[in-house]
Amino acid sequence: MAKVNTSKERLLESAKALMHSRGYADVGVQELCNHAGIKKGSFYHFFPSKQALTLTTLEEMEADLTQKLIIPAFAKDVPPLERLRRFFRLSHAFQTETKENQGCCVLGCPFGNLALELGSREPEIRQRIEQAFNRIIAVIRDTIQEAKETGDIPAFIDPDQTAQAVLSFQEGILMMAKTCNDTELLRGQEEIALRMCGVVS
Amino acid sequence: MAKVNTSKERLLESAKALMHSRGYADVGVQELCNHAGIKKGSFYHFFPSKQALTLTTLEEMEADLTQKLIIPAFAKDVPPLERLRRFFRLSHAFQTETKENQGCCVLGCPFGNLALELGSREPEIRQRIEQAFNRIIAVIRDTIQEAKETGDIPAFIDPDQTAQAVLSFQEGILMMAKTCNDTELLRGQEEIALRMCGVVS
DNA sequence: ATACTAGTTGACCAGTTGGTAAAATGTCAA
DNA sequence: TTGACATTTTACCAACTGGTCAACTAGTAT
Repeated sequence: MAKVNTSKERLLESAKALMHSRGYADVGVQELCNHAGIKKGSFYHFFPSKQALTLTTLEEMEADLTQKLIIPAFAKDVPPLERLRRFFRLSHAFQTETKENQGCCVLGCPFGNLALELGSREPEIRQRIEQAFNRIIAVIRDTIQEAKETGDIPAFIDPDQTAQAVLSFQEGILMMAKTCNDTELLRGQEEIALRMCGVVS
Repeated sequence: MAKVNTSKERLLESAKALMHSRGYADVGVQELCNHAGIKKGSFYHFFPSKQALTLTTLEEMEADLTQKLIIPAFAKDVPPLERLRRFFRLSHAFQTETKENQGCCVLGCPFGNLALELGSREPEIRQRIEQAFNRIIAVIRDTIQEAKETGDIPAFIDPDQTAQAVLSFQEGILMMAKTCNDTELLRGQEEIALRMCGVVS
């Protein structure tokens, strides 16, 4: 016990990286095992199926996202509108960083990618991603609500519908950046997102 | 010649339907052939590979989209803002219709789905989808430009950037609808899209 | 020492994958 | 009728898929 880097941990790390960059179907159990340096028998000691591994991987991905993006972006050290801006700017930064580090394509959002690949055929995975989205939407909704109270966002804005729209827009531009393989499309989109919230720049 | 329903046509129809609902990897060549009522040998008589079939399928999909959505939505019989509204309302209608007809999940945008599934591993397919997106963006841009001239959209709006954003938003809400398996999320989003364009409703 | 357990291993499985090759059949013009 | 060409069919391939299983190893508590 108390090993620094257990097989299970390495397996989850491999799954996060490989599935983010290449999706679900294109990454086989064997490849996952090779990447993690374990044998296939061990895989099925830790997870009953590839789908189960994916569900756990999604939890890890959500924890990472919360730590690296949600908490920093929505920290209350700046006014609400600035938090929304940071949400978009940080996403842009991560996409650019990932593209350059991995030396490959724009990878986009791991949740969005898997949602569209598996949404119509893996209901459990679909639900987990829906859950992750809903948690982000809740944070955005609270931020919009706060901005309404400070008068930064006009009263007629519906926080729930708008929060949903803001995340949709974020996912949409990430899809566009991936499709065009160009992170520059992400630059400056925060001002348009604020316009969705009724902010007349 | 002049057969009413050639093998190649049936194959493309099958590919459109199956790949839209289940994606690329989950639909095999054999299943495609069964669905179209042909044998696998015939498949490779018409297309050198599954990837080639997909490229042609994307062209068909774009033609369909243009006929069923772009041309009706952006017809010049109504003012520009109303055209943008129709673009969103028609998309909503198609998603609802498809879900009920097929009796299954929300399918989302065929281009968006394939873009995220294959974007990082099939450059040619990625490019074709990028092309399709760009053609739609061009139509939206022209519409925004026209609305600026009629004064419906304020002068400070950048037509190129905003058109890109509007399509991204459309793709984003389609992703969201698919993830939540609920077409109701698509309702009323046209007003938020107009807010992106600087329209103060 | 013993027994229990978590972890690891390699051999194996049936089914499927995209793709090939050649023979058979159908179609049409000269 | 013939020859040329498009189409269809059947049989086949190596590679790979997710998953199983029994045997083995090592640490740990009794």
